[in-house]
Amino acid sequence: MTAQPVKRQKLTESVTEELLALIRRSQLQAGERLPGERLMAEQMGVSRASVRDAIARLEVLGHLEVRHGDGLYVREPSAANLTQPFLSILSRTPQNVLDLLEFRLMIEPEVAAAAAQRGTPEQVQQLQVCLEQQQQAAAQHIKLTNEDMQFHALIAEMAGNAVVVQVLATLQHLLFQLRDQVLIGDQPTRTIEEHQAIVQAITSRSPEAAREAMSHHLSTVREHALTALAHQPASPGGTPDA
Amino acid sequence: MTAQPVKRQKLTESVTEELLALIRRSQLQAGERLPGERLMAEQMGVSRASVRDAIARLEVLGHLEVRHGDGLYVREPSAANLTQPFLSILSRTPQNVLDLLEFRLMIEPEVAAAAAQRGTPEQVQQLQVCLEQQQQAAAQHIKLTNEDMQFHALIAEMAGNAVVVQVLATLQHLLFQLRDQVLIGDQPTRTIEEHQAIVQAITSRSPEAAREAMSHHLSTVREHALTALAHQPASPGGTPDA
DNA sequence: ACCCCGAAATTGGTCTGACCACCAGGCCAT
DNA sequence: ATGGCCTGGTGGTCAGACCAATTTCGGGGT
Repeated sequence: MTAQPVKRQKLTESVTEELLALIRRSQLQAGERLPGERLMAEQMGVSRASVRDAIARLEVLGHLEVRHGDGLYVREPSAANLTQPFLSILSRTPQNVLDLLEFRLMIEPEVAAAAAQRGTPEQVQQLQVCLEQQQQAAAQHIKLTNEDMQFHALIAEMAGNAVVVQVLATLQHLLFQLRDQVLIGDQPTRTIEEHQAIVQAITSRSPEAAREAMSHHLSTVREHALTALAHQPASPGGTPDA
Repeated sequence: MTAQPVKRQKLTESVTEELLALIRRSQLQAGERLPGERLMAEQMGVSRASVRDAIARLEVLGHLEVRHGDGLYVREPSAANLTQPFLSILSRTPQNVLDLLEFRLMIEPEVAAAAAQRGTPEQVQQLQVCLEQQQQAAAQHIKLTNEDMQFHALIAEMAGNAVVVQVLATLQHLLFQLRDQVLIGDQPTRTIEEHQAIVQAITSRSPEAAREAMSHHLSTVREHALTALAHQPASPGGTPDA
């Protein structure tokens, strides 16, 4: 016979759960302030150290924001909290950037197709506005990194799938952090042309065209990164082999 | 003039970085033990509380494992550390399970296609072994959850893309956690048939057939979940509306 | 009346030292 | 050889004090 191991509950865990429950129970929205550490410790009948431990963990998970001298504030965990852990996991692979781009090449065409089918008229208009902003930025020779991120995020939202939105947001942040290492240069004209094709396909509600346009776009991005990496194969933090 | 606000580094942060640096510097592999809290506190010239704070954060991030009464052990962060944060992010959406399945429906066919192209002969054989284990488990009327997870994880590995592996592993864990809420029943016979078709397509190195087989498989899974949810639309933890 | 500055209050951050809970390994009795 | 017990070392919790950052608010100058 096999006995079940008894689950041990550390005090810190209890406090963590109680803290989360407190947030939900109090209907606390993001940005609102929590009672101070000392008060909560007294109310829960535990020491301040235990409360601080729980707070630290919840801060890492993105549920809380701690402001020295001010107080504790509720936060909504977002994809930003996933990028650092994810980066740690992938850190031992020098291949990350290319894998990242290939992953996007796998998923985003499908996402674009879904967006063409499900996007609301308002979202389509937003997409067009975003495209115009890109054109303006390019005219002023401004790097359109932010606009580019917003563009893809918008399409993800149009697909109407929460998992798609969060996963792509995480990867987007990741790519943003890694962009310094690989110096993915801008190709403003080309990028905007391809974006334009995507917008057109989505506007005309053609899933196939959207899939094709997105696939083509990410292929060129990937090609561009490939040649860029070939010229500068430095891998800071990785294994520096000759 | 605009002065740069000095980047205030809390002691805890410094200790966290120092701790990570210590792990890397010492070439510590997963499973090895770190010096005790008191010793490290003394060596770094800080109090035990600060060290403990840093340890707690690194534990959340999956870099450390703390064993009460034993010591600190190094861990390699894995996808398992991402599932809880991800769950928090998606927790406010009762739609999660279906979105999750749809996401897999979007990405895994492409992954299967890549696996058919890149998988090594050894991996193909492992896949066949895994399939046999499923058949044996089904013959004994054992739930083949683990085998199913391993099956998809194997295919993800065959695609040779680290991002694919980690993202799918995270979602797999997530689905596993949510399965209690939705009671995704087994359809052992049907599942195995579809798995068999996938294996056959990959074995014959046909990306198109693999894509199609995987797409078909996940479609039926999704259909099954849809009908299951229709019969039991309870959403524990969500908004309990009548 | 308005603005600026500094003291006071509040809150998180760190330190100290003590004690409790737990685990591994050795020792002893069986 | 087995099982129980003791012990040293480890993490977990506690209490109280003090440091550091921020906000608040009142007093003084304009």
